[in-house]
Amino acid sequence: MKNVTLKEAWTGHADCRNCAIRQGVLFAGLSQADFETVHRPVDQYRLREGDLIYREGDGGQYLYTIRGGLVKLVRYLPDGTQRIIRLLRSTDVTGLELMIGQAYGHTAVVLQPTELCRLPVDEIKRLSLANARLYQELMARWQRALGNAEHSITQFATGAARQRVARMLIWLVNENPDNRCHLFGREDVGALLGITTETASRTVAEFKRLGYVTEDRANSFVCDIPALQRLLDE
Amino acid sequence: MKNVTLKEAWTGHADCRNCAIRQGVLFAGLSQADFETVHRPVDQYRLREGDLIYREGDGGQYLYTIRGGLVKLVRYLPDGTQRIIRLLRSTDVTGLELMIGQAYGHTAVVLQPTELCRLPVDEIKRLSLANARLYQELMARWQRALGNAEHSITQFATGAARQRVARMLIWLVNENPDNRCHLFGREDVGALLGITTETASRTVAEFKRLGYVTEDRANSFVCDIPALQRLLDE
DNA sequence: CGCCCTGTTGATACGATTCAAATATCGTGG
DNA sequence: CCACGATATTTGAATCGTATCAACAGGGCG
Repeated sequence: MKNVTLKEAWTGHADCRNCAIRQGVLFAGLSQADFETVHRPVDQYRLREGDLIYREGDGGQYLYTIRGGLVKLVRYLPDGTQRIIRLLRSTDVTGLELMIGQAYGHTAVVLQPTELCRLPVDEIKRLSLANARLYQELMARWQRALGNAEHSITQFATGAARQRVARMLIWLVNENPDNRCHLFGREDVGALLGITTETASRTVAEFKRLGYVTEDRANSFVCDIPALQRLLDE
Repeated sequence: MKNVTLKEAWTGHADCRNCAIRQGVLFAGLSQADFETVHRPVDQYRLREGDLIYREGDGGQYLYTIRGGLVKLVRYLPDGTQRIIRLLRSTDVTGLELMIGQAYGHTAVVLQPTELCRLPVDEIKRLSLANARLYQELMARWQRALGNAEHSITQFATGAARQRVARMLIWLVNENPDNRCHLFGREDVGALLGITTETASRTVAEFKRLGYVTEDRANSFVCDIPALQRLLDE
């Protein structure tokens, strides 16, 4: 988190007991009694596009659980360009590597307005040793992170550029009943899909011309999912 | 594991207390006393190239820890072609998804002669709840699997074909002092790197002509690591 | 011995990158 | 509020790399 914005981004101590998405988050398994033993607060933040959550190599003390929005985990290549390893969205947890004493393995940057909770890793460690349900939740998060990474391999790093863009749009729409999604900058599209910014731009533009997507506001798209799906069977 | 070969592949009940790679394996944290409570045996197997360990979607009861050799985790695409998600080698654990009640997420196939131990998942579950060290080891394995998946993204699915092949060879040599590695079939090379079989073949052949690698036996290569490394800075 | 499977090589077409330029968008200060 | 510069996006043209389709060589095995 940018230190300068930390204060403005802060939206309060989280009331985990009454968390609206509690059944989806890490603390799903914590009883009222367990909460009493949490000594350091869980803080909530609201972040804007471009905000930095943490930096690769930093030895932090916090895990983050995404309440809503979109975050990219990136790694920077020797030549300065970035590669997006995977994306995080609602109920994803990141920073798990701290649990085994490692530094953050990526740089985490906000792609779309995001709300998240910041969890002190030492409390999680302590609680997870005694609480079987939290332990289960942690393993499930790890497995989900793994699934997401594998999704990046099979869906975002495989096939022609057109197919990758189509898979990305389908993923972004994510069962949204109105088939709407918000897209991010073309450079990030390229870094996610392993293609150049120009190819990302060209492909999105082509989809617009073909009517596969309609842009109602800037970077707000309504997608013709069946049409995009058709691209994937070819 | 192919049922037909299960018997021949079996090489005995593992003596975990005296395991040669115990400090590297999952059971590193188990005390003598803990071992006494393991009711189902840990079996050891020696498998040949092409042997099937488990199949995606199967609801198995065993984790596997690789003692030596090389295993591919693959997922089959709608059109029948395969994509290699990641490779497993010594001390890697696979099948962790069983810990949270999921079926195997991939098909696991032996690429090079492999020795592995088969661990009953319910025993691991039970032990890990009481044994903090095993719990730590499990998290570390999960994190390593995640790191391997991310390695597949950044190293094997990024850049030109020549660079991908170079990164693969460097990975296969893996600090081997004599710079030797065994390669697998070109189709698998393609499936790992997201390129066609022909491009895989062409690129390896090109490396041979350029002297970046020398093939002393069939698919046994000695690699000029600095030369390959140089390809990556371009 | 001949067949099948794998690996290699060739020719061509297609797609993505690259380099370059024009256009659009955003934020800032006047 | 507008003008300006900085930044992001789009488009164009040429080049390069990879996929594709096809043919052939070699090795292992029945």
